[in-house]
Amino acid sequence: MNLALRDSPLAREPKDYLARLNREQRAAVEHGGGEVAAPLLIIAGAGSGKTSTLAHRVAHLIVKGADPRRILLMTFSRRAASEMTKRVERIAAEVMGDKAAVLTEGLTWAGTFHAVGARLLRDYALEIGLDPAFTIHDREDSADLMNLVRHELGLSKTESRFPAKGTCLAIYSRVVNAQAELEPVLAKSFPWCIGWAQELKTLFATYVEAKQAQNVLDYDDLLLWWAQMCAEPAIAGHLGGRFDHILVDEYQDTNRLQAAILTALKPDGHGLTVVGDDAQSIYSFRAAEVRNILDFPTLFAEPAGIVTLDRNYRSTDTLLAAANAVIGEASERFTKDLWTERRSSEKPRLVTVRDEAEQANHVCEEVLEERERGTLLKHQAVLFRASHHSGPLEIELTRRNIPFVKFGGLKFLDSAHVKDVLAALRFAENPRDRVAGFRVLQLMQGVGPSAASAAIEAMERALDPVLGLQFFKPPARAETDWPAFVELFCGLKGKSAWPADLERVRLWYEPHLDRNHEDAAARRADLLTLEQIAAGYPSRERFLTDLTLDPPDATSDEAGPPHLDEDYLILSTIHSAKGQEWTKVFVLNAVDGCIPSDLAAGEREEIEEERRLLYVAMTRAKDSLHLITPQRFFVHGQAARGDRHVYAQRTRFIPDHILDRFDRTSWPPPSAAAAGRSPQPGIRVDMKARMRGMWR
DNA sequence: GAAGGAGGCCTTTTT
DNA sequence: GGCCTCCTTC
Repeated sequence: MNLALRDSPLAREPKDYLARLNREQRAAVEHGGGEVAAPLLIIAGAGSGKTSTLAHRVAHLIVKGADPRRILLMTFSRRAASEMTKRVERIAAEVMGDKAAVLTEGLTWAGTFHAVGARLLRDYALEIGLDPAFTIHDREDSADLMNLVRHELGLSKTESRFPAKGTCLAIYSRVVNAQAELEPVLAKSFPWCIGWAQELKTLFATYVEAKQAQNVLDYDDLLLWWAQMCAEPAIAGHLGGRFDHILVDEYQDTNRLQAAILTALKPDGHGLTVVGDDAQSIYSFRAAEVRNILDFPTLFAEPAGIVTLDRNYRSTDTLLAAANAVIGEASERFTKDLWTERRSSEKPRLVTVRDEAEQANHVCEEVLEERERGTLLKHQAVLFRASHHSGPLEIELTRRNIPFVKFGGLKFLDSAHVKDVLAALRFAENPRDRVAGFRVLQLMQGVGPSAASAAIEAMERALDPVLGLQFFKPPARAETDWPAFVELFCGLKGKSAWPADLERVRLWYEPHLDRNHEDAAARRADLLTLEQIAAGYPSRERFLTDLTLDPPDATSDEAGPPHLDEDYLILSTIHSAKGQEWTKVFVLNAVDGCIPSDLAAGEREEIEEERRLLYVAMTRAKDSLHLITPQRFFVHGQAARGDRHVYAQRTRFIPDHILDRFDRTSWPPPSAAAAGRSPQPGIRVDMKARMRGMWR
């Protein structure tokens, strides 16, 4: 490699940048001595310095002369990827000084499987008969297309109800990602759809044809095409030869398709490092396969080296004792208990509150007290199973002017107005993308499904979509809105000016926004935020691709992302909290029905995953952990009963015999209630039930 | 015949 | 709040 610093004085053996690692971490970092070596599996328990170890390993490879451009680093999210590259830069700089920057800048192959797949597919597009201008459908777009196909095939008008679009997509996705046959997938995961196997096959075949005709790929395609491309020996050899080292983080949450890609890239496993923790596997609903990590040691001709990191640097011993007890109840487990030298006298707390409103109050007061003691808001986090569980808390935080940022759940990009604007851009980028065209055309007054289809077909028939559009005669009622759209589309099809294209779309879109939405003002603000985000991307294509694959995952109460210097509380789903840590952590709704979710309370495996979910939540905390159990909580419209309160039990994952690991309290404390802090009398009456009872 | 409004139904986790 | 179906209006 031409960046070799091997012989320069800068590459002098560092004194002791590995000295701060413990024995196991160091073994993981030095495995292979910087050379391309036998496969390596790192079992890294929660808080065991996994990110640091992986970053040190990458830095070590670079220090030892590996070409960073030939290192592929795959993480679970963009956030994890950028965190990792930053750390590698820091460590390399420590060892090599300023020159390290030149090297670490070469570390460009860091990202999610999907993002890396998209990049590689564009690189090899011509070889595999793919138009490199393909656009990528996110989950909703895919569901829309599935729906379109479903209607075309007449499956929406069947005697008994055919599965909904979301279900169809979920089935399709699982078959692809688990590399399984349709029938067993239906039997195991979608038993109520078993009777539709034949129709589903036809549906999926047509769906695949539609994607190809429209030059779009969905999330699953990014992996599937990549895997299929690797099945061609010539391409696989070339592709695998581009990378000397491949490192994969969060390996317990990869699926069979991803494992197939890895083995195709590195059939002998040489240069391959995977890191994960089977106790933290929480993505089986996405076809993640925990066997990937369990079987890794014997996957290759040469057995993999195995390093286990079980010393926890994050949490106190009392906290770990509780977390270990929770995971210890699991029916199957492979990793050992974590241990630590951080002593504490404070056990995690199980706090009983009356209802969700009190839960919100409790969190607010505790958060503020903790801040008085010197803990920044952003070092505190509130975690929950489902995105909507934080609703009452968000209201209370807003009322008290406590700033917060929420991760997970509904995203900025999922809101209708943002999708509208992106659809316009995508349609210009790829006029064959029907889902985008269908959406954007119908924004105009007087244009519905049939006019939109007709226009799209006219564009397809024409030699040039711009001409097709210009000569299309819209329905009479759409005549006022039509010329502006034609002008917009022609402009976007001309030479793309970025980010000016987005502004152009916004100006066209604003009248439609005002007409269609009551809260147009707030939505306009979002679009301005989108323009700010857009300015950070070099081109329209990169913006559309990256935004679909790695959407900004936070939403906040204010318009736009908060400034970095501001302090704000973290709200996050447990899934989105993966890999993170905070000084103080609150877990909302630690009750049966929420954790485990009653939607996942069926099969034993599902229950086990919910248990791991609670374990993941608990092990995010460094010093202090509150699990909150409202005595009753609110559920929406359950089958024919309407909204109602449900009386809740403590989560089954904390049975009586491990209760001694927790301090049990209730809030507000009785004395405070007596002092008048709680205006309610001690009795509770379900008046709604009484009213209903009058008629029964 | 097509567009668009009204009203009923449901709401996990995510690349 | 969004999705789907039904019904009214152009």
